[in-house]
Amino acid sequence: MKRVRANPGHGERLREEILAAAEALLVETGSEAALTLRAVAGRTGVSTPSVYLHFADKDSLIEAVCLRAWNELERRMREATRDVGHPFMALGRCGRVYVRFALDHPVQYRVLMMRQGSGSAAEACFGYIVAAVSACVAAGVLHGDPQALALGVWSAAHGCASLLISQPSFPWPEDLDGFIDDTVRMVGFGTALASRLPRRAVSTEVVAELDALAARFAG
Amino acid sequence: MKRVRANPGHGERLREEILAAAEALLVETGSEAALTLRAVAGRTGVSTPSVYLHFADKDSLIEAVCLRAWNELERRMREATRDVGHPFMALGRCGRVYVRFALDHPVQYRVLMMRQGSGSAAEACFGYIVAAVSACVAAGVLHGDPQALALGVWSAAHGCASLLISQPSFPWPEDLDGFIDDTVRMVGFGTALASRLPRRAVSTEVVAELDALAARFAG
DNA sequence: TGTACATCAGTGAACGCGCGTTCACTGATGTAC
DNA sequence: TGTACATCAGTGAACGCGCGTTCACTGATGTAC
Repeated sequence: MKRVRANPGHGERLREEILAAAEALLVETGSEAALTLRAVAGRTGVSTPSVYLHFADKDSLIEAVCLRAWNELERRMREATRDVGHPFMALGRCGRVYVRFALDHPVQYRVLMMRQGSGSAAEACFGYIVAAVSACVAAGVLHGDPQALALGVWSAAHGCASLLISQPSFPWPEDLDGFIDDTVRMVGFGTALASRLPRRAVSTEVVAELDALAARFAG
Repeated sequence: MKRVRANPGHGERLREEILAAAEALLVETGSEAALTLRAVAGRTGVSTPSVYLHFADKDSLIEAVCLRAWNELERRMREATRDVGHPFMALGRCGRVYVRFALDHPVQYRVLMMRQGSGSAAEACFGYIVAAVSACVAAGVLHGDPQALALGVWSAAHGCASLLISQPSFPWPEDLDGFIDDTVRMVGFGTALASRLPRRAVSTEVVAELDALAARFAG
């Protein structure tokens, strides 16, 4: 198959086409195993070695493809936290956006977050959470080291996302957004409460106090 | 390389040797990519086709190898929940044991839990959590559908484990067990509190009540 | 304005690799008569 | 007790595959003189 050759200076166009084709392959098959250089080149309508004109090797291509989605995460995060009055609400929105983003880009999330030492993508995710947690600490709604608190929050959000992605056959609630909501609230409340208590506080005694507190929100 | 042939009726011995060799390869390299039939056979001191005498194909071998570790999870879970007075304490122990188990068997956990539809291993994990959560619901310390609650708890525990496994280069606290402890407490408190509150309870109002509660555990 | 040359964006064929898997075979042990 | 045969636990060589990657080449466009 012959392709109309781009004029000198416009070779970058092919780079975008390759990325788009690779992304489409990833999304359609749902598996990174389908991402072979031959398949990508074939879909782009170009010979296989042409991929090397724009990407050093296969790994570079895969990384570039998956990182594409992260632009959207950044955009969604900014949008979710803008114009939210209370930082604790903003943190909750961050959590929801995070899990939703992962579910909307399952393959990319899997490749960049569920394999060994991915690097920049994970750092970006963590950065957003740390920022949201820091604002809560600054506002006095959470107490302690923001980075440590963020690791806990991030763990829970990541767990929700990655379990949903890798175990789709589980008895997840029909109302997925409701479940995500519940999980986010659970993590928020838990972090808020745990960050106020000394480690030696006995769990059962703490729980015993919760009924009285909850009564004020009942009815 | 020639191997002393087992006497008829003792062919099962090779099966165990193959499993042990495959497990060792997995643990030493930390990667399932190293698990080729040639490598396993070579390490066992046997020809490659001999593996087919005991395993239908490569996938069966990998699954069998990784499932081996799950016996230990069951043992640890039973041990952790035995002789624990309060079911809420038992749930906390389950969480700690779960994450510890994952960290002690990172490759097996990755293979069986962080890939597409694994099946029995995930079901076993979930089963333990559901049992522990159910006991808490029965004791009145948690409220709601045990299965739904368990999904949230499991998400958080899995997230903690899988992030630690796949992002080892992150700024995890030096005191890993302390961090796991904190996360487990956070999830426990969060679930206990969230399960008592109606969904429409405003987060910020709830958090505002926590300071008074925490004051009773301070000093 | 014509011509020689450099550059750029690709192509086509092939290499070498390691893998999972298959197949016909071997040779010691156990068993039937 | 001897012998023919079945069975069991393996072996060795090879097949075929698809992959990532390399290499020498092409041919249109732009540029220098």
